[in-house]
Amino acid sequence: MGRVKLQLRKIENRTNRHITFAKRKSGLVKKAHELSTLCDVEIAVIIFSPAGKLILFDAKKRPEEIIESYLNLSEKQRGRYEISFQVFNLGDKLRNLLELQEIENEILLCNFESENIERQIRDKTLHGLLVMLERKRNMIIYFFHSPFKHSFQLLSPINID
Amino acid sequence: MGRVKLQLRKIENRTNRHITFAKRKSGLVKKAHELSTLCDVEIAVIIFSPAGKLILFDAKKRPEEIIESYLNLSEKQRGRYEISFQVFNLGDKLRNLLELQEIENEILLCNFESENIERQIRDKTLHGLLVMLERKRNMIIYFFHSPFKHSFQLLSPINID
DNA sequence: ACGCCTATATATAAAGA
DNA sequence: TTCTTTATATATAGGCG
Repeated sequence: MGRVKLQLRKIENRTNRHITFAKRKSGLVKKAHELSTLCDVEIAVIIFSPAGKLILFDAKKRPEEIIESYLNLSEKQRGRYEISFQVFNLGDKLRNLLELQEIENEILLCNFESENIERQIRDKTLHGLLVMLERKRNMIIYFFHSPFKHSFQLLSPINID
Repeated sequence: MGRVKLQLRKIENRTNRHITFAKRKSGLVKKAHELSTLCDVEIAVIIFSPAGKLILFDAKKRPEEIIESYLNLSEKQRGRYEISFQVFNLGDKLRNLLELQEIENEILLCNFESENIERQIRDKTLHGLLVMLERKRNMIIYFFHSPFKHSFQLLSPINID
């Protein structure tokens, strides 16, 4: 859908791959939102970043330790906060069932107040957010460092143990 | 993206809504597959059908009873078997973690041998498949009747209780 | 990295079979 | 229903700042 027809295989050039990722991720999310609205259907799109995979399985640290070291970074080192978990059009009952209300609120906060996100993180601390989400969902939620944008991503839900 | 620009709201005409659902669902799935391949990223797209929502929250029956009544239908009444849970490009380790291997195999079987699906259902019975998947994933997986195509959909993962 | 531009590829709404 | 077809809308690759 551009100047050139792409072959359907991994884009080897790192820069181009990340540019394409950003563009197509937003395109996919938009499409999901449209389908959700037009057809009154509930959709979740979950994107697991390469970073998440790496850290989850190769890191010697436990998630808590990863979060701890994230909190020890300076604000500048932390980069922008990014949430990669998107939920569209979840009905009240299903939302309650999944106990996602609180998370959705956090996502909305992040989306609409992204300028203040660093302050939010200071106020609550990532750890506090994590604990809250964990309690609400009875699920373990991890934050991972992303190679894209040098930012953190929230990958969920991964139900471990 | 058609002859006419659609407004972003629920399509009220039932037939048109279902046609659009079928088209856009396949489009979304294709996009997710492309993004997954091009950028080497793991993606899950989970579509909760309206039928699933209805039966989950409004039915007096327990899921087992719903499955039981499904099994009591004649083969013609059952219609074609459909799985709406799609996973793209899950790495081996992540796949093992989520214990999705068995499910993926089932999905592949269903996709590539859809002509034989009725026989497969006879051989294993939906109940047997359900139990197997439940054991493998430590998750509860439900089958729901879909208003679309008068077929059944596998909605997962919904982690209940 | 991020946004804007433009040419091109792709998706799809409506209609026809 | 379930295909095609076709006109049009949309997505996006590559460039530039």
